[in-house]
Amino acid sequence: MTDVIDELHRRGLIAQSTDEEELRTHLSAGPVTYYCGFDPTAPSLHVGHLLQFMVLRALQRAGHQPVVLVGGATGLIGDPRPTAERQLHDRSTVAEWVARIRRQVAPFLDVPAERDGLRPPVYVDNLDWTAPLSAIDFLREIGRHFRVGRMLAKEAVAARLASEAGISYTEFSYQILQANDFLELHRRYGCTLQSGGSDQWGNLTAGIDLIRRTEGTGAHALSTPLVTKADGTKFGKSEGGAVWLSPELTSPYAFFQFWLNADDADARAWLPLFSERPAEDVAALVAESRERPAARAAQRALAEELTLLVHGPEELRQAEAAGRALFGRDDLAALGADTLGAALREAGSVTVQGEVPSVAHLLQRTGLVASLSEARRTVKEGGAYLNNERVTDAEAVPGEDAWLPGGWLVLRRGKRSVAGVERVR
RNA sequence: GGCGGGUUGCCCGAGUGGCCAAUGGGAGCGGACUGUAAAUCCGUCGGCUUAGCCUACGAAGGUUCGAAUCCUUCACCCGCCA
Repeated sequence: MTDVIDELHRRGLIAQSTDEEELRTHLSAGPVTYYCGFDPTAPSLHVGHLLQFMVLRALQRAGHQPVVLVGGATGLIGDPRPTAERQLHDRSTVAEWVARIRRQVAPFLDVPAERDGLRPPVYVDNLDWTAPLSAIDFLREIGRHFRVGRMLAKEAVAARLASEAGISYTEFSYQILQANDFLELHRRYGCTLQSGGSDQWGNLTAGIDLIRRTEGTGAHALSTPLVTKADGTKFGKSEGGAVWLSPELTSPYAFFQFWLNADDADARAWLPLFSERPAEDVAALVAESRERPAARAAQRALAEELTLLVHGPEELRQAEAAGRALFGRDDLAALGADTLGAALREAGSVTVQGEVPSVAHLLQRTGLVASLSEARRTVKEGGAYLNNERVTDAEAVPGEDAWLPGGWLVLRRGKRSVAGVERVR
């Protein structure tokens, strides 16, 4: 068995860790129970969270016991962001998000029980032990282990204190809750390792400190680096905003396209992080990308592997087929109605009934442009296409001969934004 | 509490009575080149029933034929003094 720490290093998944030799020894001494938490700050996790699953999965493959925490309690408080106070959400909203995220997380770690001796994850919600705490319990039992000086020194807090926004007592207390989670999991399951994003380091160490103070034993932490983009913009955003893991918020097609459209430099940098292929295969793909960038081998590998992991084999097949159909050199009319319809539904489509609207209206209806003015402008700029042919008149109404098999129109804006229009009677 | 400066489109930032839907830069979007990449160049960048109209320059009033620009009040921010 290769050392899991070696694998994590090779893949660039470790930004920081507690004493590495100790951690190595600890991990090789037998199955370790470890955890990572996800706060419900939205109805879905997004691509950024995938990195945490890479760490969770690597440790699970190495025979360790994963615990996945969904932060029903911490999600009600809000982890301090560097810039400003978080908007607090209703308890009912957070509860719903917890349920959604709990379901979303399942495929990443659920394994056929006995296969390869891998341990199925334990799922927990920190609301279970946090909600029953009274303010008195919280302050007497937990709060007394925290020194305000150390709390103030944490980067997340210090940054906010220095900012104009300041920090509320609510968010200031966040680290205590997360530290208590680690302690609780330590007591319940013997959990001795927590992983998280590098921005979580302060919270991870707060938990270790608390365990040492109350239990007199050590614990470990591992943080992942911030995923960056070569152009300096934020990882995980596409034209439409965040790239979500939920198929309702980001279609499998859009998810696949997100990876496929990555910069060459980014794709090569991200491949080791996100791919679970053997080291040699990853190296080969990176080399291939250098030699023949046009083939986009690295992008393709990422798109395939991650769409499969997040959405499953059937969605991957459809997302791939849709991309081939819409970006292929093939004549659109030659595609079968089924292929075309499936591709367009993946890409996003609208239906029309009765009188057919003008191209400008169709562009707007499909969401390819935000307004009619923008639609007209796009046509004027030569960036609008109907069935792969440039549109010159925004007010033109597609004629009878424009409708493809199955009653479809293919609208495109620029090179890569495609949407379908389906005629229904 | 006193005095002074500020608040402009997604962001930065010009504009001090008509030529202002508002200079310039960035981001975004489109085109060319290519590979559904990057860089570069060009174009575009409030909305609509688009030769026109509507809404906009912190908020509300006012002066004026006409206001982002002048006046009044209010809100917020930044300096200096107490």
